[in-house]
Amino acid sequence: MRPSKRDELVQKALKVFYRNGFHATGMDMLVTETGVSKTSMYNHFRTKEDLILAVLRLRDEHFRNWLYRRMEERADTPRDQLIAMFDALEEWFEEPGFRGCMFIKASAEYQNADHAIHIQSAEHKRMLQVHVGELARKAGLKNPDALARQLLLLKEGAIVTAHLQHTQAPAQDAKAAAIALIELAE
Amino acid sequence: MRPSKRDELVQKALKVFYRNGFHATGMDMLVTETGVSKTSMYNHFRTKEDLILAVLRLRDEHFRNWLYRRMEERADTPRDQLIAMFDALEEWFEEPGFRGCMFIKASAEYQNADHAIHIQSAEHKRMLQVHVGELARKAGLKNPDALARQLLLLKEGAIVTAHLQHTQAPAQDAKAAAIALIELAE
DNA sequence: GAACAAATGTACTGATCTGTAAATAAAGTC
DNA sequence: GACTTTATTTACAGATCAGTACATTTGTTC
Repeated sequence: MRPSKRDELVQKALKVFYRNGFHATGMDMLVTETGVSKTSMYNHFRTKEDLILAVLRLRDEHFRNWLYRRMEERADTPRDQLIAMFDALEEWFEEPGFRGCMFIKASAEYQNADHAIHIQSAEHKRMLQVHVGELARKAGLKNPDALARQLLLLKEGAIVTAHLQHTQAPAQDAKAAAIALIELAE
Repeated sequence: MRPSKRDELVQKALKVFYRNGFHATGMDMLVTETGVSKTSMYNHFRTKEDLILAVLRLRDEHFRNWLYRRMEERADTPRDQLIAMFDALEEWFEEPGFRGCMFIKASAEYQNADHAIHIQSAEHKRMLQVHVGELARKAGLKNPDALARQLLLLKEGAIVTAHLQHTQAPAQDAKAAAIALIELAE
């Protein structure tokens, strides 16, 4: 398997879109920022939208892999892994290039419910819900799916707030709330 | 006081920006959708950015007035008003034109920390925090400011999730979590 | 080295972007 | 009725938008 120009393009495009937004990033900017020629881009992706969808697929893979791995590295039991999710979030918020959640931003720019980009963003959140729900079930907590939804509300709220106010503090606020909710479900 | 074309323009522009996004909405679209001539627009607002800032000011005024009023109408005590916030949110989510939080979307499209649009969006959230913190204090709850931050994380998470998944369910998930957190702080 | 695929540079299309110019039409105020 | 303000229409400037055409170069495989 070659790492291929295509993958390279998607990786670099991800960075530009994440930093600069979707509508605000033109194909010409991608040409200069990625070093990939425009003809090559349109050879790999029929439209800008197709490229964005590929970028979101990569982001989904990277982000979920990273989050799940950090949760496992930080804690042994499912219960503690749920709590560790918020410490992982804090790590993310502290990164210099942190700019919020790419899927929230994608759905903010492509609002229509039946738009492919919107649908794919929702799918990312759905997979998180499944995983966190599984953990809550393994931890033997009451109403695991409802608890997972609540923990993810805290997560989304923390991401949005950390981005808006440029502070990692929401991670610990969310963690404290999460601990309280988990203890009530034991 | 004249209601003036200017106010009319801002009101109508709000609807178009909210429905369609900021970058995706061109000044020409605003001309056709608002019926206000382009020359008039640029007579009232030097740039598109100035118009957006005026739109956000109006949105901030409308939204906070509406939310605070609904919380007071739905409950008598500060404690119950905090809980009623999530019922008010559910009302909002059920509206046909619901498209998420305008300030989250604005900060998603104008990401730079020192951008006027980003700053103004953050200010909206800060004022909500002050108000909710005051309510928690009046309710005699422990750590009122920390509790307010947690309740607002639930609120932001619920808004984002309701928009992404096209369901009002997150309002009740958030409400249940909020009740638990409030009871722990009594 | 021939053959083929992949990537390139350059130049272009037609549409749309923000913002402006100029001349005109309503409107109320003195 | 003259004057000022506000809004209008129409046309435009210059940049940028997504996407394409075409001829050329690079790299791999046989």
